[in-house]
Amino acid sequence: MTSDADANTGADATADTAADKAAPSLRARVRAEMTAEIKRVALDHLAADGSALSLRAVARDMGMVSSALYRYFPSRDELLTALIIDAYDSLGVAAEEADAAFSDRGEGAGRAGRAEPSDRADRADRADFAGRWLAVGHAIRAWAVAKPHEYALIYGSPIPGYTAPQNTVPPANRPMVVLARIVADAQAADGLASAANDRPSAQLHPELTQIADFLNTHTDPAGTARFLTAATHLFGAISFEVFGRLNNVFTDRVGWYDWQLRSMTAYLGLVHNK
Amino acid sequence: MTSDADANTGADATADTAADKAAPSLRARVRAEMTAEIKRVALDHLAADGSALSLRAVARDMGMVSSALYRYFPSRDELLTALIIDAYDSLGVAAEEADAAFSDRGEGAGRAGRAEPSDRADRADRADFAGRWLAVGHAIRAWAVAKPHEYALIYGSPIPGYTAPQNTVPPANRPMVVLARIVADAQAADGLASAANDRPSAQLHPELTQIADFLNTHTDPAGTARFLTAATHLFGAISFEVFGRLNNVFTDRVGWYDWQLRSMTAYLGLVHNK
DNA sequence: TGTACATCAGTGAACGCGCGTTCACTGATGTAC
DNA sequence: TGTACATCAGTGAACGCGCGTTCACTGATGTAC
Repeated sequence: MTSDADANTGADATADTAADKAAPSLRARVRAEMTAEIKRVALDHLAADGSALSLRAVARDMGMVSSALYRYFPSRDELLTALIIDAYDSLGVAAEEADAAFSDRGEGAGRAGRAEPSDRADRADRADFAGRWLAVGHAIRAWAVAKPHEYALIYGSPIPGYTAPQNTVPPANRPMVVLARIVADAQAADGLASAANDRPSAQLHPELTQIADFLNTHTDPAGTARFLTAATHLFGAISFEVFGRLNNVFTDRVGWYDWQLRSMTAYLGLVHNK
Repeated sequence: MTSDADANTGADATADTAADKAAPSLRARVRAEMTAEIKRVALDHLAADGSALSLRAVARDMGMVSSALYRYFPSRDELLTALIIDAYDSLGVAAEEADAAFSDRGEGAGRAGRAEPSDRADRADRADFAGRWLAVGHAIRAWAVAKPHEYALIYGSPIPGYTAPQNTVPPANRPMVVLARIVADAQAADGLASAANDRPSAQLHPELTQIADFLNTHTDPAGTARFLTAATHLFGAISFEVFGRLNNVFTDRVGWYDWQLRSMTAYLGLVHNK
């Protein structure tokens, strides 16, 4: 439907003829740069003017006429969607990198064949489940605090008159997948030792299992329920901070958030295991 | 500064002369009704058009000219503030009523002198701390689900170009005070039995104590920290649901929320005690 | 290597709509003597 | 009980600004033969 990807697709088809200039044509590269620039300027506007996104304002800032933007995005809502997807991806990467900083030894031959011993001796163990939850939690918060308007875009109140299309769903899951993985690994390793005695009702089981499948973990329903509760708290805590509910309440925001995360890892039954 | 309250104040002064028609003059009563009607129509618009509040749209719906609204609210932002305060108060009342359904026996001579035995035999005991948390939690959620746009107004992303004035703070605390009271009562009664062993750092103590004072409880820092964490989760869970993050995930929203609440009362160390 | 044609980015004007706020005004309601 | 004056609600026009989207157009870049 949209013609955005056509240039790239076409470029791929002619890639073998142009050896020097790599795959994409000049036009395609300029187009990609322009598209990125539009998104960048749009984000600047979100940050500056509050959260109303205006095509005309973006065009003005780029020294173009507003109608020119329609060469890149078929409508304002499509631009919004692009920003939302980028935000989810950016947050997802931050979360994934924080978790990836924990090395692989102790796990089975997981990733590719590159099983050579870690080059950084101080790399934390992947079996330090509580440490991983803390690291990922802090990474998510740091991202949100650094980009509060992008955070509001994806975790704030729905935008009037806009409904996110289905293709926002996979990126939206990335941060959740990272958190879910930690709990799943913990359960696989030691069964989530101090599991609470509150088991979800049988009625909730099918959907909890479905969620675990969807996030590509194999945590049991009770573990999934506790994981979702802890994740709900995590984003709730960040929303409280980013949306201003901690103003004049806590000065040491990181310290307070850190305490909450630690408290919730205890709730989850995650243990340190170095 | 604002002239809104003047009519009422003036009416009070002449209250003793008019016996039949009570205190407020006709004009004052009509004015109060109009003010209420404007707020009602404004809320309808929030619910219908998404969350952009427009004075002109409100005026249109009331069959008035837009400038007429300036007789009632000096600006759009003041109307917004009024809506926000009303929303907090409405939610506060819902929370307070849910907690008040638990009778007083077992407590010291708390409320006024009306200590006659409860007329409803099935009234739950105030010492059922877990039950109270559940009841208040469900009341808050029910309010939010019934009025999602009002919920978004007070717990959603900040409104671009608007900053809430200080007089929104006391109403904003009403729901928190109700929740805090439960934990404080529990701690006074049995010291929060299954308290976690994670104590907040000394650095957080002053602010935690300050919060407890502000909410008029005397919970210790560890109890306050756990209470705030549970409250953060509670509003996080409601936000997830109201902002659409549970779509295509859970069908039994009440059941899922209920499980989370129960799980968090265990985290809090609240016990049933009938 | 050069010409002819297709693709595409960006322009500028316009459509049709929205908004908050100010201002001088008309009439009705309330108040003081 | 009646008159004179003050208060207040609501009007209608206007100011000055914003917005998303469409459309016919000009030129430049790319492509095929």
